[in-house]
Formats: sequence, C-alpha cells, structure tokens
Amino acid sequence: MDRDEHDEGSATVATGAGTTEQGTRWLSAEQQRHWRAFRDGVALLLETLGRELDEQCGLSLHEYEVMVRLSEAPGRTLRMSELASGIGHSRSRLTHTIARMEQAGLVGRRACRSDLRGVECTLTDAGFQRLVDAAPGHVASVRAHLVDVLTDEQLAAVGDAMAVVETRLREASDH
Amino acid sequence: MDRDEHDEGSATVATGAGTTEQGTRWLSAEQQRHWRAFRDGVALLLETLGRELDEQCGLSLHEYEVMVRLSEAPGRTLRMSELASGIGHSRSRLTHTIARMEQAGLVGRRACRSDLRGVECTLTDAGFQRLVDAAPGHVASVRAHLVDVLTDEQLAAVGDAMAVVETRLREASDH
DNA sequence: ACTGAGTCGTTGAACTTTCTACTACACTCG
DNA sequence: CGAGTGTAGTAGAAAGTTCAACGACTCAGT
Repeated sequence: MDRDEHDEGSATVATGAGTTEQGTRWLSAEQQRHWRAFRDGVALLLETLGRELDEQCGLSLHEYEVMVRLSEAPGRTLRMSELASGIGHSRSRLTHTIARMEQAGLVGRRACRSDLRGVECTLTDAGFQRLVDAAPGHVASVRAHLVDVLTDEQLAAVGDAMAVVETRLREASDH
Repeated sequence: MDRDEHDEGSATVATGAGTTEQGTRWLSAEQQRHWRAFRDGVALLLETLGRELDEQCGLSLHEYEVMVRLSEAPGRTLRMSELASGIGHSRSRLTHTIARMEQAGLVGRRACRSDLRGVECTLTDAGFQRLVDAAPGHVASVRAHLVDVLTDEQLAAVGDAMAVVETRLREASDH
C-alpha cells in the first residue's frame, strides 16, 4: 500500500484490500477529480459564507434562510411544516431553531385557525429589519466567492446541473 | 409587501423596506435562480449521501472523509492538524471526532517523534476494512445522485467551477 | 358518531459541533 | 541561554442537531 490517490477507493482502497466486492463501478480518475473538487469546494464555500454572515450580523445561514422564506411568504407567515420542508430541515430542528429566534424577537408563533394541530410562524418587523440589514452583506459574499468568480456560463452550468440533481432526488423520494 | 420572489432580497427585501442601503449590487434574476438551485441542490444531495452512507454502514460523511484521507496517507498516518486542515475542520472538532473513532477502534493515536507537540493518527486495520466495505456503497450513491445524473460535460463544468471557487478562497485566506 | 391511521408540532435526552481557555512544546532573536 | 511569540492538541462548557416518544388534532372508512 504505497499509492496515494483519489477519494472513492478504486485504487487505494480496492488495491489495498486485495479483493473488494467485484462489480463495483468505481469512478474514473476524471470523475473522481470532479467529485472531489465539488465536495471540497462546496464545503469551503458554505463555511465561508456562513462565517461571513455570522461576523456581519450574528445570524447563521440557517436562520437567514428561515427569514428569507418567511419574508417572501404572504403575510410573512408560514406554517412550521411548510417552512421545514421548504428548507429541508426536520420538524424537530425547526422547532428548536424557531424557539431560539422567537426568544430573540425575530419571529412570532400562533396557533393556526384552519388546522388546530398547526402553528403559524411570522417574521416580526424587527426580524424583517434584521434581514434587510443583513442582505447586502450576504449578497456581497455570494458574489465575491461564487458569482463573480465564475463566468456567466459557468454559473449557469452549475445552477442547471444542481437543479437536475435536486429534481432527480425529489422524484426518487416521491416514488 | 405582496411580491413573492427570490432569495437575496433585491426585490422582496429591498422593496419591502422602502429604502435599503444604496449601491448594493443585487443578483440578477438569472443569477439568483442559479445560486438558489446550487444551494438547495447541494443541501439535498449532501443530506442524501450522508443518510445513505449512515444506513449502509453506520458512518457519517465526516468520519468517512477522515478515513479516506488516512487511507491515502503514507503509513495510513497523518498528524492531527494535517488531517484537520485537509478536510477543513477545526482542530477541536477533529479531536472530538477522533476520540470517538478511537473508542470504536477505527483509528489509533500516538505521540509524534519529530515534534513532541504533535500527535499522529493512524487508520487501524479494522478501520481500513470498514472503509473497504463502505466504499462500494458510497460510490454507488455518488453515482446514482450526482455522476450518473449529469452528462460528462456537466460534471466537468461543475468540478471545474468549484475548483476555481476553492482556489480563490484559499488564495484569499493566504493573503 | 366512532375508530384507526396519519399528520403536526413539541419535548427532553443523547449526541455533535463550536467556543474559549489552557498546557506543552517549538522557534527566533538578543 | 532564556524570554517572547507562535503552533499543536486537548478539555470542558455552551450551543445546536438528531432521535424517539408523545399529545393533539384531522380525515377516511364504517
């Protein structure tokens, strides 16, 4: 075991083990390179955007996302589960997040009229103002580290590709 | 406030607030669409890959990444800080993660000869075998949800774009 | 109406990550 | 040498996330 390669194991792991389950379609060197670049680039980008957002205005990327969704909803209000599925968080996680944000005065909660099981969550004026203050800095970060670093074609390619990925994943989970 | 748009606030947030800091270069509708597709697609993809890996072999994506890096290193050994910076985790986080993995028998630690401050972390045989067992399933997931869903050109475009993003971010932080 | 299955949101415990402080060692420069 | 500065790794507390279980309600079938 003296090689020193990739990520997904075709060479290092498979070679090192002597025999790995046959029939695995490993990634080609090219594919591996791209997958790894994607993985590492995304990790570094998201970490950077999150850190800058936090430095600029004390919000996490998750909280920001919650506020954006609420700000766009009619009446700046959404039900907990709509919010949760919209941003792909568990209901439990959202409950905790919203509880903290409610403490901070960013959102309010009240029972839902039409469905007594439900809870409606509303962005407060203070929360909205906080978002207005935060948005320019965040957009600047997204530009600085993603949008302005790529050509229009590259950004479009990335966006289109990830849209395909997301669509497939959603199709798969809806059966 | 009756509009219902995008993400980064140019219309909803700026409009809603009446006056936002002038001079902000908001994202165009196109750019916003691509950025949002990227963000949501990545989130869903990573969540799916992590869940499948965990179901298949009880490892998190982070642990898997640690094991891959160690498996590729000479002697299957790396110093804590090399490992941490390689995968972009804080040293503290890595300490906790490695402590858990050591408990589980996946890795071992010992003091570094050349630098007495340092600690060398080694993938055990059991850990390596665990990786060998996990790799085919994980590669299958990556194929199913990313690689095989895109054309070769799309994957290359995504990989190249994210490589640029990563390079820029690293340049920026090295001053 | 009544029952049973399913959804909504919450809760508290377990677990993971982050944050802050700390010890130990390395390196540089006078 | 030895004082000062910087780096490696750890430790514990705080903050955030996941998990399993629960109470409350809805809805379809009877």
